Amino acid sequence: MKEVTIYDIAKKLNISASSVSRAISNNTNISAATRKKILQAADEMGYRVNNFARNLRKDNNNKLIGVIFHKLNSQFSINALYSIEKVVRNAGYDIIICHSSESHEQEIINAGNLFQRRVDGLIVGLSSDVGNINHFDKYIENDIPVFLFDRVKTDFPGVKVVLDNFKAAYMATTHLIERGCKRIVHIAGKQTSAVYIDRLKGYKHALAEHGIKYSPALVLHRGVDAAAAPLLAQDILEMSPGPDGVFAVNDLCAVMCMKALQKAGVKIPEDIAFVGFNNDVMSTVIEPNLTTVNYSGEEIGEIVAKMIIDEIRTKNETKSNYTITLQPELIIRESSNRK
Amino acid sequence: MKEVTIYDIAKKLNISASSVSRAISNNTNISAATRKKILQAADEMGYRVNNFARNLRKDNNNKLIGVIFHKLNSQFSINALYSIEKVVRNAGYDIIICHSSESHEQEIINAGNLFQRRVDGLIVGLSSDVGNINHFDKYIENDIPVFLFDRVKTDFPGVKVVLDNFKAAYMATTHLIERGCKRIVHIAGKQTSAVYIDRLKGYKHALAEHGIKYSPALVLHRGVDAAAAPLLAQDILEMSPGPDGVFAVNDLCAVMCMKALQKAGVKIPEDIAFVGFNNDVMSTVIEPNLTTVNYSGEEIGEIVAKMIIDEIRTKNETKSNYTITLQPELIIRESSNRK
DNA sequence: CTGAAAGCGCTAACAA
DNA sequence: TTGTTAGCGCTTTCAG
Repeated sequence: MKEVTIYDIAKKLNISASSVSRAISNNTNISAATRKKILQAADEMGYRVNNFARNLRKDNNNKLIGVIFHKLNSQFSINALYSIEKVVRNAGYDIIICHSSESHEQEIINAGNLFQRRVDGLIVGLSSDVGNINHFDKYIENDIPVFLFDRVKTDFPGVKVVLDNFKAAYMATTHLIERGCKRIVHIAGKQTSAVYIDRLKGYKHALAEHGIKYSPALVLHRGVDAAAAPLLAQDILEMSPGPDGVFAVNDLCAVMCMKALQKAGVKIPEDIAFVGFNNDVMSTVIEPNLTTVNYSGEEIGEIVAKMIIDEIRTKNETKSNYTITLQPELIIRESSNRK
Repeated sequence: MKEVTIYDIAKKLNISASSVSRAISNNTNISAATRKKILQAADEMGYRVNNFARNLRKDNNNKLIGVIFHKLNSQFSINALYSIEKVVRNAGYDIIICHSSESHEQEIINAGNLFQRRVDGLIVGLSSDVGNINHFDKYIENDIPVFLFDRVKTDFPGVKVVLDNFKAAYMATTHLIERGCKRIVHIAGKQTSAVYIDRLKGYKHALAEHGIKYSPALVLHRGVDAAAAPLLAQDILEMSPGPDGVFAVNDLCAVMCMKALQKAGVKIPEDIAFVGFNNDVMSTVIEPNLTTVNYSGEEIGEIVAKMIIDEIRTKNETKSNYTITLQPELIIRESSNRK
């Protein structure tokens, strides 16, 4: 089917294409009468603006935000995406999303791809926050803002939005200590990610501050997904003396691990108290309900989206370079209710 | 910063722009030597193709799939989106997603927006499957495939991918009957959606086929989210005689309702057996584990994405118009283990 | 308030 | 194999 152009409309109405253009793009230099006539004809003829032509003429008007995230199938990511979509759409932008599957290679491909697409801005949750990130250099050279969130690289020269993971882990561990725990297991994440590194640091710091000696044997590196849970539970059961508290880096593995331990006869929180991370829905499904750090994705998604829209709109000469640090909040539930 | 164009490269290398174009777009009519020279210069000069110009010249090459979905923050939608993204990206397309928030108005706006974006295809989970859907007419007129999934309108002239909801509900209800349930509550969804209408029908059909009289009082219309759970539990507790089975249209409300009932002293499955829908992760977190219909989103997302990519690639003259119906599968767990 | 004309960056027919 | 040329649909000066 042949597309209708402004020339078709112009010809039909016996006016110039420029007038049609003015009417279509809400330009002021046109009388209300002709505008109305044009708009009506455009509608009747099934006209749609050709954004390719429009963008070819005047650039930087793509109204498109790219999102690259390391994970797509988790409660956290969907909440973040949900917020980002909402904010960005309200501002009149669309989002185009890419999944990097925790792969640095894929992230580089995605970054190149979205650059070709000429996104006006890029929101990224890094696949890994060690390793170089010069695949964003071309964005910076072209004054396209790149904002990192959740997983960031601290030396990245741009805006970063993060949770204070150190403090969150510190609070979680301190909470367990205050509830009388002395031998606290930490279910750790991959130490290639600052997020997990900071959580381990916060855990250690809380121990040190309360005069508890740090023991590497209590830090478990089996992974943090559902599949790792039975192994983690096994590790915990085999410890002697057994631990009296567990701080896990996410709710999913905390919950699955709790279930495995309960099946083996462990009482929670009496024998072992648990604290998770994220405030996933399932933390309120498990019995006892899981004490956790509130970090569900919605807030951070909303903030990073708002900030980047603001950056795009104000187009200031000087590149923004700052970090927004969200304060963690511990949600205390039954799983740590002892003493 | 000024963009580098093929003319800049041509000038620098003292060749014509068409040669540069040929090299960039992998055209065969060019010698290996010049191609190499051009590609190298392009790289050095920081050239990136201008897709606006390219698409203006030769249309239908946007390599973009639009996705409109009524809900974004649920396990099902994450999984569907995850699969769609994976398939579509493998095929070399990007996806641009829009959330219609269960609003028909928003869906119309999104459809118009993505049409402007000139997506090559549109995947839609309808906000509501009653009401008209002529906001897709312009796609059809322009030969842009629109594929519906999950929530579809049966008279839509195009490809539809659905679960056999009638059969799924029939299986779930029959299972409860076979486990000895006689007074089975159905937690129903909004009857503006064929998905929920069919599930209610399947429920009724199973009752009828097993000689159980249908009672409208056993069908609850309080909503199907976590907030509705306490009300649903209250309704169930106030029934006299009380029910011995519950079939809910999703796992979330089933699980939350189970918890409310357990808190009130109801034993599951001894007093009341439960069957949910979706096979959400939380169905394996709740105790007892929830029997449910496996409909997690991954499979349906993968199918609809594969089909639309295939349709786009083959560009057949005749518009495809068929329905793919997924066979439901009941996952039997402890929550219905009685008799 | 309206029209004429140039040009955004690219591709593809045609010519050499 | 390479170059010349026209034009995709639009916006935007500049004239009137």
